[in-house]
Amino acid sequence: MISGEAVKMKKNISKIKGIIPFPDKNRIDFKGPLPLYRQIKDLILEQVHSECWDFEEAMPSENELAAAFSVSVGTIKKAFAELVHEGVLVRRQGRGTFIARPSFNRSFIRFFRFAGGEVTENEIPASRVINMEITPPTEGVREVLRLEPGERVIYMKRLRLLRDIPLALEDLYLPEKRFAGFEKMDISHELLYPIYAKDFGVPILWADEYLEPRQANEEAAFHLSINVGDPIMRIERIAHTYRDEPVEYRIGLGRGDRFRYHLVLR
Amino acid sequence: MISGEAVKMKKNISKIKGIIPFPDKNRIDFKGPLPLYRQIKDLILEQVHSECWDFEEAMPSENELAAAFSVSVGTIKKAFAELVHEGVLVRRQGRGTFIARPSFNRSFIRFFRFAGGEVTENEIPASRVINMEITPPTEGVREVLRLEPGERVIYMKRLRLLRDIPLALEDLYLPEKRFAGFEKMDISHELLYPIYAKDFGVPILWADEYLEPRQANEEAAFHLSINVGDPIMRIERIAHTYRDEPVEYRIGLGRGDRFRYHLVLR
DNA sequence: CAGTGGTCTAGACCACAAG
DNA sequence: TTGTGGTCTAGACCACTGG
Repeated sequence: MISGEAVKMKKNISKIKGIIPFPDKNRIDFKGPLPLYRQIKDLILEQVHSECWDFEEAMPSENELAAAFSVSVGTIKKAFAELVHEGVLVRRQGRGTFIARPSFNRSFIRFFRFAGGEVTENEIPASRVINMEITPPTEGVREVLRLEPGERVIYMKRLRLLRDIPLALEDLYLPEKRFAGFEKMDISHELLYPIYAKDFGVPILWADEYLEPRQANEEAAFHLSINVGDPIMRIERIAHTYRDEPVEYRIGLGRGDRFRYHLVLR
Repeated sequence: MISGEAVKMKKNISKIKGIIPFPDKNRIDFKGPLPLYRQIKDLILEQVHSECWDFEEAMPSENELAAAFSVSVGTIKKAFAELVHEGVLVRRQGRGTFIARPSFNRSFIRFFRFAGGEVTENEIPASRVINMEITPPTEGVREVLRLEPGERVIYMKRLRLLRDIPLALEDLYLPEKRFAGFEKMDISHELLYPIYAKDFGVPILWADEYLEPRQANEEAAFHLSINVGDPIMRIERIAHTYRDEPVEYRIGLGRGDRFRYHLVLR
């Protein structure tokens, strides 16, 4: 499933093992206007986001941190509580406090519906790779991914299918720097975001998405088995990792007759 | 702007004024497995959602509630804190705790872009009402709005424009029961959700939205000044108020060349 | 069993708003 | 000045986990 090259890449990722080191106690300002729990929260957040921690990594306990910072346990509790609310940490009674598994549970598939109208969940869409190459980026891609001059991208064109029915045609751009070796992997039956996280240490934390109605051009019509001019949904996505850095750019063209995008506004 | 009829409706809305009454102290179970702060939170939530409170309504203070429930102030703080996180309450230092203004800041307009690509914010789109009538609902509308047999709906078809450019054609359905008098109002330069809240006591709290790419039919093409077959975005929205009750159903058809839907996935 | 987080108390002191 | 919420402390007791 993963080539030898890719496995080697995986080992090169520097993950800090064991317990997360204590933040620097001396950086706490007891007299300033910023509350203690806020300062402590920021210090922890800085540590968590500055490195590629393994998910499920253990934090020091409440008592340890309280002692280290010379504050009350309640103050640590409050800092932790906010980080839990923000999805950064997870607390488990009797066990400890851990770094939350970055979850991004928008599977591409949940936006599709089938003829009957039923939404298909839990089904893994298959991918048929049409093109995969390493290439200099176009100006637009360079800007979106904030690439240095000379940096190249891994470019993939693939068709996504469910039950052998083509659903969407996708162009995908990844910075070569972060994803070297990706082009040699077999991703035909895998979801990409778990691969980014597991094999390249790049969890996807959030994404911008732009939707526009369009009509199929010749290429899209051919691959999606529809007619030129049929309605399609153009989905542009910019996915981000730690520090809001963009790491993936995709442009999908979804079959209009099978596409239904559902969202909840709050 | 508002007809006499509509003003009369407004006065009929029963809003509880002054300070929110204390929840029933006797409903607290000090021995059960459910934490005290959780029980108190649920009681408050029940009160807030059961009636049409004015926004900005004052809650009893921490000390008063702590005394009323015979619990510590910290317990009340924790209950309040969670409700603040959920957007139900707002706390203001030195003043008190208040019911949060139900905010639903998705203005229709923010999803459009203009030729240059600039997004237009803060501009109020105009409406041109094409049809407005009170009618028995179709089966589909009846189901979506969960209407009793015999209940009628206010049906409106309108064109939405920005800078005199038609952007979207909209069908809108409201239950006559809640919105009696709406059909006599002039809504050509107003946003609807503030009207629902202010004049009918029905704040919109959240909405389901479904997007599909389509091609313009004759009617849409005519009103949107495009050609039959041009791409359009079909936007179906079901808007909800307290207790997740659906109170508005709209089906919009947006001009494809001016429509760009942006969302952030987390 | 020892150690973890979860709940709860009863205080203290502060910053802020309003009369 | 009074009352509000915001922060912080130093405890207590509990429920859960793991060895």
